[in-house]
Amino acid sequence: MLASKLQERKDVKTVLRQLKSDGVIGISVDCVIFGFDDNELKVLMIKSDMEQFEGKWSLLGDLVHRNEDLDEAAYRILKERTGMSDVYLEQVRAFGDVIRHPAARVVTIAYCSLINIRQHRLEKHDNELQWHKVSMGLDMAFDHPRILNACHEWLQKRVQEHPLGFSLLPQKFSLRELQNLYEAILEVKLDRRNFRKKFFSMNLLDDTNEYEFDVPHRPGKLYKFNYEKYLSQERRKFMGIDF
Amino acid sequence: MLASKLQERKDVKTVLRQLKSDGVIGISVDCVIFGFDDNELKVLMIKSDMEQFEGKWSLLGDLVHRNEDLDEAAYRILKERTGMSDVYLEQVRAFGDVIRHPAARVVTIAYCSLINIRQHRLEKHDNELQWHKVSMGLDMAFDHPRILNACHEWLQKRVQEHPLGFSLLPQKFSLRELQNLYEAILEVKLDRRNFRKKFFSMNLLDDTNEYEFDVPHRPGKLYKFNYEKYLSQERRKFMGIDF
DNA sequence: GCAAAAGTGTTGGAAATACACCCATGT
DNA sequence: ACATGGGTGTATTTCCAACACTTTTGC
Repeated sequence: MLASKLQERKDVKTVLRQLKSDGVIGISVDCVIFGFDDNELKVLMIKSDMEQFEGKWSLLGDLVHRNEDLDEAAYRILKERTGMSDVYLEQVRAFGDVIRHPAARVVTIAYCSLINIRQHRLEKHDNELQWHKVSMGLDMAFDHPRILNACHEWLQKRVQEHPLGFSLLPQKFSLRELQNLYEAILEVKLDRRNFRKKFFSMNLLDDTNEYEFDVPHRPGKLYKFNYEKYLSQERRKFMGIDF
Repeated sequence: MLASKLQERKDVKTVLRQLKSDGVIGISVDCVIFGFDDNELKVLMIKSDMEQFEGKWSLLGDLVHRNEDLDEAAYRILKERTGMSDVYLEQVRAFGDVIRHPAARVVTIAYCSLINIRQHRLEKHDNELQWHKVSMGLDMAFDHPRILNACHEWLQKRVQEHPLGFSLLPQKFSLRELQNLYEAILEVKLDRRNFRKKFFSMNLLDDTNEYEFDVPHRPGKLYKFNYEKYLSQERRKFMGIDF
């Protein structure tokens, strides 16, 4: 396992060297994998492979293979690095400044992924793979601070127009957990009653008739997200210029 | 001029051949340039250079040079193909399916650009460069239908959260023109009185005290968009989950 | 009984919608 | 005079924001 990892790294370096000498541009994918735990928005990072970035943290990235689509590359990287599949994943945008990679010209496509930290225990720990608070100013390699920031902003927008957030929660969750999630992502405080009203009125949650347990206070009801209900609903029609 | 164009094409093909033989992935930028004329949303297209796509229409694209940022490449392509600069331009996303380019593996980054058709008369007409209705089902090369579609959807969203639309209008415009623009982009009908109320209440328009002329009806007042007013305004705060 | 969070309704204001008539201009 | 779009106001509804007390559980 470790051997194959090292092998892989070597290949990357070889390819990078080749790209550099050819004067050709490389393409990579970087996965920004968000999780939610302890009422904090987290992101998965590894210790950088590159000598120039020794000790710095890096997003999960790799060069795109010639025979795989960008999305496939993103799923592959996710799988290789974390052992996870069946997670939410969406492209955010490309980052392609000339100077962003020290070894060669590499354009990277950033992908956002949302996973449930508890459900998908980390199976691998290569390169000190671990969760970090998004808010904490990590010492990062490349232009990864910028990429992480762009992905966080993307998430803030996206989570308000599409029900992504549930991917970050356990299948059954209390409304308090859901609200904590939104507060963590959006970095705002929300009114509890209005928040509940809002989500109940959207008619997307199924009551499980189960309750929290082992909590040192009155246990809350647990709900499940019903994606079919979401799909079958009329999408809000346009207008209301919003600037 | 024509000679240099041909020269350029040859270079592209050479590079593509090189990329193919190397098994390396190429990077291009495709510009989706929207305009607004005759109350229709238009897009700039050229006749494709590629033999495989003879007779088909193509977005304005080119390989990214090794020493230029992606944004720079987009501005360059715009300038080379249309002679225009100082236009609105923003990255949308990358398209990187394995099979999207017949000659080689090429990942393309799509950019949206908005220009005022009347103000920037087309200075060049290489490859039959011309405006086409977005709604009209053109016979397009590559995966350009998909890219155009994604960019149109991007525009529909973006124009409602940021005042881009003014880039498509003359400096001085009537409210009717503004409304026609939004109706064309969003493909909806809007109520005239509510539309006016909305934009006046946003306090972004300066009254020029001028009027339309040469119109076969009562002339409308002309307004200018005031970007400073926009910047100085409080941006709407979050919340209001919107699914 | 105390701490901690669950659960619940009402009200006022703002914004969105729907809708109809008179006005200014060119022909 | 008439056709065309410019310009305006009001009533209704919907959505959002603000806000306080009672309930259930663990300790």
